[in-house]
Amino acid sequence: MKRISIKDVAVKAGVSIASVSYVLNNKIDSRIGKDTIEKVKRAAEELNYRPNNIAKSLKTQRTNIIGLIVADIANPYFSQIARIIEDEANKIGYTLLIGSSDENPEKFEGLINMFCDRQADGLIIAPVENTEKYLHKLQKQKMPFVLIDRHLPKIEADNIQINNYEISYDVTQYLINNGYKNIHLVAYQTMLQHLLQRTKGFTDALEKHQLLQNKNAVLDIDKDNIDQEISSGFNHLFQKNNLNKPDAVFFTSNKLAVSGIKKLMKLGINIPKDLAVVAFDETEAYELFATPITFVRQPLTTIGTKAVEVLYAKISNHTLPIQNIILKAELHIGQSSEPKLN
Amino acid sequence: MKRISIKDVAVKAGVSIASVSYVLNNKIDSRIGKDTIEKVKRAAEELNYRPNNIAKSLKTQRTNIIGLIVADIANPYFSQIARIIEDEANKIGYTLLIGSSDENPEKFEGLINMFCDRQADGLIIAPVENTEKYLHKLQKQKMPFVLIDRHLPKIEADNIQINNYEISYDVTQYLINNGYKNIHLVAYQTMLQHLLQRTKGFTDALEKHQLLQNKNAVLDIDKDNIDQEISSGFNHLFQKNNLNKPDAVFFTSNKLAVSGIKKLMKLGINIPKDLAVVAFDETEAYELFATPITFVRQPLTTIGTKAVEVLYAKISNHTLPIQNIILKAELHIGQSSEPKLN
DNA sequence: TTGTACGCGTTATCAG
DNA sequence: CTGATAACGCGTACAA
Repeated sequence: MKRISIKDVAVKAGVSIASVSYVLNNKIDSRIGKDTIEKVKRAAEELNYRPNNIAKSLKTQRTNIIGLIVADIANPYFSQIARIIEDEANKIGYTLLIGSSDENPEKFEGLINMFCDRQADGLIIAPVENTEKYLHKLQKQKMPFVLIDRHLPKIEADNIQINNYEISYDVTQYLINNGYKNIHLVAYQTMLQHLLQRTKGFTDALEKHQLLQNKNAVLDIDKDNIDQEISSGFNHLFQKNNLNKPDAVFFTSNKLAVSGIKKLMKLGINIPKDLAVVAFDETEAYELFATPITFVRQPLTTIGTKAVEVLYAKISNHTLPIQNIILKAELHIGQSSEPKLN
Repeated sequence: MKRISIKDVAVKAGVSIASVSYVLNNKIDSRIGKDTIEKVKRAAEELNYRPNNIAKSLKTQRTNIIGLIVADIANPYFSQIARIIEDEANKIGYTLLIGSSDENPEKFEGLINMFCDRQADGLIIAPVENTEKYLHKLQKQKMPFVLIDRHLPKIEADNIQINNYEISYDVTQYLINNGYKNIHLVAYQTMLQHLLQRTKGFTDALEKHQLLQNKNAVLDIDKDNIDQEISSGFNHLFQKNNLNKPDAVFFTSNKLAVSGIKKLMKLGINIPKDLAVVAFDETEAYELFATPITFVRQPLTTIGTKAVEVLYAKISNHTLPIQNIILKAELHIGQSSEPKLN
């Protein structure tokens, strides 16, 4: 019941190990006779031979493994992307290894090391803050990788992103066009570029219309304390004696949106009558909310397929120039942001 | 810039390859001198040596890889479990490889083969219908595995499940106690045992109270057509001239529940005034619904930790007896199933 | 402590 | 032109 090795096949077929290897890898540039090919194929078939990937990897220095680092595979945004990447990777004969960083640089480093130790052929990475040095290390050891979702300004690498600034600007513009004048943003307290761009797009749009009355239009939330901070932030914003309550809120992520909408429900705020709501990213949670939520939809499928495509190209040819792909997100309009009455 | 091998360390330390191997694996049963140990450790440190897992695996026949097969990693139920298993596996030095079967036997077989080819040390599997032969094959080649979420009746193997029958019986009993008399079940059209048990628990509870008026109390939905079938089923159940409309619905999965609740919203049915609702499995979607949903919560963390624990034990000792662990799910009571008025 | 066979394919080189 | 031989990738663990 032990594994069948190439040697067993060679013996059974009555040929050399090398011939078996050539036949089974289709490296038969008219070098091997037809009868040999037949014998080898039959023997392999009968013995139900499966090549030992480990031995093959040891020799070829390729594992056909792609590593994926996300913040958290339990987050629907990442699990959906993971699923797409899994399928794409399988299509081209690769296996996907997934790791969750929890936005924690130490865990991130651990994952990088793990993938290097396992000798992944390439990595798809949603990078964490303050991890530039680990990415530089990857570059030094010529490990191909492509960044998704985000990028780090000091890193020159292939990456797939969306037009964070523009879509955020457009969303804000859209709310303004719909008559909203006191729009607030709920964002993460972070230095991650893609999130800062969402904030910038928002404030730039407000400024253009001279609607940036106070710098408190942006609520920065600690990612480790979402529920509490949103709760207290909203308590403050929507307290009775606040004469200048927001008339619209824009959440920059699905987690923020879910937490925020829950709080709004508790506060008994009617959407969109009392308050318009727009969210970033899709989640099935929006579908059960009484008012269909307007949200920014990222092209997840394209992100996943492009990531694999670019990575695969880089694996095949390390000298390829860096690609910086920016995909367009689209605004899916629901009723939570209908034109303001009065 | 090439990889540092054990040989490089040996040369730098001025000792043999064997010594390096012993030192770095802490197999120093007073066999190696202190100075040698020091020299080796310093050399390894300075060269930043990382052992080659592939070479190690080739020799030891162990990969420290655990494979996980789920129906779909994009489904929150599985992505949450995957996350827990990932963390548990990492704790004991294992890496997790994830594959999605889409409930498709061919894909399932492909994943099994892939994991075998990659020589995973063990597998955690949510098995698909009609895949008994592949599992038997695993047993024949002595690949350790543990089944989760479901089990196949003809397979004798370690498995972790929940008390599907009892919890389903209890939920139904609970609805009856709350005054509901025309309770319907929305289930999958399937032969999967764990789902059949949910249905059986439901019908048994109804029968006990002589409430199983018609065999139409169970709506069997094709998993590939959820939205359409629920939609037409509900259209039929809730049509105006139906004099015997349901007063309660129990969904046996989160996907069914989300789809069903969306349809109920469209139909303008008030929950729980017109209809009580209970769902299986947790999802953040329930939280944005106007009425907090009563649902069955599975002990995901325990499922994940137990799965890894049992698998690890089996990997360490193949002769261990089979474990059949049944965990208790609990009913999380919201307002969607409040005692019936009148 | 160390030399070395071994795990199992791949591929350059050599022989027929 | 066809097929075999053997070095190699890199650790592990037994024999010496």
